[in-house]
This record gives sequence, structure tokens and C-alpha cells, in this order.
Amino acid sequence: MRYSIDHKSPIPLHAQAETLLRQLIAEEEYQNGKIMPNEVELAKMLAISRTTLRQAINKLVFEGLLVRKKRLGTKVAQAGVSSKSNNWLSFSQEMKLRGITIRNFELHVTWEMPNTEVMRFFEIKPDKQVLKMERVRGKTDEPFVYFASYFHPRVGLTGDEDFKRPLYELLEHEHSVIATLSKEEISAIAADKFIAEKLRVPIGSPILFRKRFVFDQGERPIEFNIGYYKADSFVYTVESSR
Amino acid sequence: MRYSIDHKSPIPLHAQAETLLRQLIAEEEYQNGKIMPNEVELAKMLAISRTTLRQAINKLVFEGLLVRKKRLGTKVAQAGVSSKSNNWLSFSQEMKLRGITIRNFELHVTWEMPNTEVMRFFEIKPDKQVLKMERVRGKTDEPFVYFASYFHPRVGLTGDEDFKRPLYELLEHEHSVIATLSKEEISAIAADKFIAEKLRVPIGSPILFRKRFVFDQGERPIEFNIGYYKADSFVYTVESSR
DNA sequence: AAAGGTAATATGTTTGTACATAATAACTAT
DNA sequence: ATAGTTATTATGTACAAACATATTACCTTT
Repeated sequence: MRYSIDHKSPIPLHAQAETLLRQLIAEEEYQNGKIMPNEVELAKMLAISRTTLRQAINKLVFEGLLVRKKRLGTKVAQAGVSSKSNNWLSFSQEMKLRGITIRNFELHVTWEMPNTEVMRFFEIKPDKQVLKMERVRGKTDEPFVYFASYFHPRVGLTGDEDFKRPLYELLEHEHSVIATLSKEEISAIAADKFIAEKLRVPIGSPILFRKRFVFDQGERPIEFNIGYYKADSFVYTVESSR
Repeated sequence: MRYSIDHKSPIPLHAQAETLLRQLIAEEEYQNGKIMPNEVELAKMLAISRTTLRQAINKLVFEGLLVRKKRLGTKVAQAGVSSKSNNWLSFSQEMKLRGITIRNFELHVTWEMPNTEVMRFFEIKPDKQVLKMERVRGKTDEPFVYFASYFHPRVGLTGDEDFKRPLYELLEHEHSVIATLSKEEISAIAADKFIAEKLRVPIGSPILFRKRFVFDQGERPIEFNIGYYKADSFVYTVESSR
């Protein structure tokens, strides 16, 4: 085994075990329904107790990354790339969680005149410029999403920020802007020429289209975001209860 | 304490503790930031070990219902304003809200052998038949969605019910089945021959595809629902807060 | 060959015990 | 008074040890 657990590290053993499992899963060690070693074995291999290992596995099971079955064992849940609406993780964080390494294909930051939709959402004058960030991201060899984000002038972005950092972390730490509420609209559309080129698919291909309206604590608009996801590469999951 | 734990019950102690905590929280016993008794105390009160109690608390913490803080204790998380409940309107109610009158184009009710996905979700044997309801609905002149619902045998539907009534009302009033939790997966796909015909669009047209897993109060599966929405005719909205 | 019973094997449940750590409260020395 | 230290108290981490239970695989009986 390439990875192992450091008993002298200040990082809790169960946390170490958790990231270790993630790595193994990401490297398709246990990918695609392949059952992983049973708990007693694994615990022995990692030189930790079964209880501690179980803490790690439980977390991944709760996330939906692993599936347990009595007698059969524990295996990786086969699932497309997915996004939970509940938790507020950024795209890259979420992908990392799933063991997928994200590559940034393009990153453009420009100042633009707002279009009608942005103007209306931000409640600003048409001559007030807004910062626009465009991104194409995907797995190693294939782009699968095109994003465009517009930021309210109030946020105070200059355009020189390090946009490779998780976005909401950046906003929170550097600009004291805390995103607390988001409204999203999801629909399916056909790829036009622009999107087809960005995502390297034929014109007319099915695309999952998502608009996202983000607000801060005072319910003031701070970001408007649109995303075009290549079909089959993305599953949006929502959990609701009453 | 009104509630207590039954050590002779077949229901695991941690599960009992979990529902017990939920009840207490629901009854605002520990509501609104009020700290609850510490773990050692609570464990003693419930006559279970701290480890077991912790299992229960952990789950609620994962869900975001409780918040732990060292030295301070555990308290009920400040509730988000999320209007999750409005997700719980039936399709026709939702459309009415938007001023769209729904026409039912097709309505088929049949008994079928479950496919692998249904079987796995319902946790039933492959020879156990399930009730399947198919529907094509849309605006006056154009169909825009194809639905298929599968119901768990436990629900007790016969197939002779009046499916023109709102579904969740029917389940609740006639069968005492209360849907409380739903998980949805949304993605974009290209229309195959079957869907193309149902929705009267060319093969390959973009389609919003939605899977819905519905559970009752005991988190038992009761309905599996898939929906194919014609592009542009449907927008899915989600509101989330933190 | 089909039905039924049994063993094996994985996860599931539960307890008891011990020490670590973070945050506050209480105390102490300057 | 205030800064710094210490004690207290909650959660956090970790282990070992049993027994329960569901499911499959295998064996046995009819």
C-alpha cells in the first residue's frame, strides 16, 4: 500500500483514514463497484482499530460515496459527478471530495457592462461596470462545464484576486462577504455555437443549464452565476424534507 | 422525561435515541440555541452508553440539525429560512401557481416486474410486482413532460385509485402514507426514440431528466419517480441557505 | 432437482474505559 | 486593575471486546 497512517501525527487517525480512503477511491483502486477489503482486514492493514476506521467509512457512507451491504462488504457507489444543493461547497471542493481532480481550461476576468438580467438582479444602473469571471473546467482530458460569474460592485473585487482559490473562501476571507442564500434555476437546453465550442460537443447537444442567484446575510445580491454542463457529466442532487 | 428508550426493542438503541432527540428538538425542548444536557448526563438519563448516544448525535450533526462546540456543549442549530416546503407541491399545483393549466395526455397504470434500480431502491425481490404509473402531461396543445412513478408494495395501492387527484394527497388521505423526504437527481440527456415520441420532439433533443426518490417518515422508500421534461418548457428552482 | 437447513462472513450494535484538547471560568501574581 | 496561569468542563479521539444480524454459499434431505 502506498499510503499509510502516521500515529504520531497531530491529525486524528480517523481523519487520516478518511483522506486515505478518498485517495484510494480517486485512484480507482476501489472504483466501479469493486468491493474494498473488509473492515477487520483494513483496520489491520492501517494499524488502527476497527472503530476508528468505521468513523472514517461512516463519513463517506453518509456523503454517499460508499455503500455498505451486510455480508457483501463495502463498495464505492457508482455515481456520476454530482452536486448537493444543501452543502455550500465550491465546485472544486466538491469535486475533490469525489476524488476528481479538476483542471482549469480557461480563466478570463473582465469588466463588462451588465446585461438586462444582471442589471435587474443587482439593481444597478446600466453604466455601472461589473466584474465578470469566465471559466471552463473539467477532468484531465475533457472540459465539462462553462461558468460565467458576475459580481456586484459592492463586493469590492478588483479582478486581480487569485481566482484559483475556492470562491466562497475568497469572498469570505478577503472581502468579508458571506454568501448565505442562493436561488437556482435549472433547465435543459441545446448547445449553441459558443457553448459547443467551449465544451467541445456538437451544436444542439443537450446541456444542463443552471442559473444561480447568490445573496449575502442581508439578502443583498452579490453574485450572478450561469453554468453550462455537458450532459451526462453532471448530476444535480437535491434533498428536501418536510 | 416523557420519552424513554426501550432496551428490549428490536430497534437499535442509537436509532431510538436519534428519533427521541428529534422529537425533543421538534417540541422546542432544546430549541433556539438552548444547549442540551451534556453527553455524559444525557447518556445516563437515557440509560445508554455515551458512545451509543454519540452515534445518534453525530447523525444529527451531520444533517446540520445540531451544532457541537467544545466546552460549550451541543445545541440546536439556528434554523435556515429555507423554504423547502414549497418543493412539496404536486406538479399540477405547481403549474397552477404559474398560471399554467395542465392537460393529461396519457395515463397508464400497470403492474410490472421491477427493474434493477427500482428493486434496489425498494429493497424487494425481483419477482415482487410493483405498481407503475405513467403520465404524459402538458399545456393545451403540447405535451411537455413524461412521468413514470413506481410505488412500493407497502403503500398498498391497487391501481384503481383516482390518479387525477394530487398524488401526495391521495397517499396521505387514503393510504396513511406520508412522504417526508425526497432525494432528487437532475441531469440533461438527449431524447431517445421513446421519449421523442411521447413529447413530440426530434430524437436527440435536449431533455431535463429528473429522478426522484421519495421516503416516508421512517425513511422507508415509498416512491420512485422519473421525469423527462422537454427543454425550455421547464425550469427547476432550488433555494438553499446556510 | 428442488427444498430446506446450516455454516461462514461481512457489517451492525453496544459497552466500558482512557486520555486528548479546546474554551471558558477562576485564580494568582504583578 | 490587568495580564498571565491554572483548573474545570465539555466534546474529541481511540482502543478492545462481545454479541447480533443479514446474506450468501454450501450442504443435506426429500
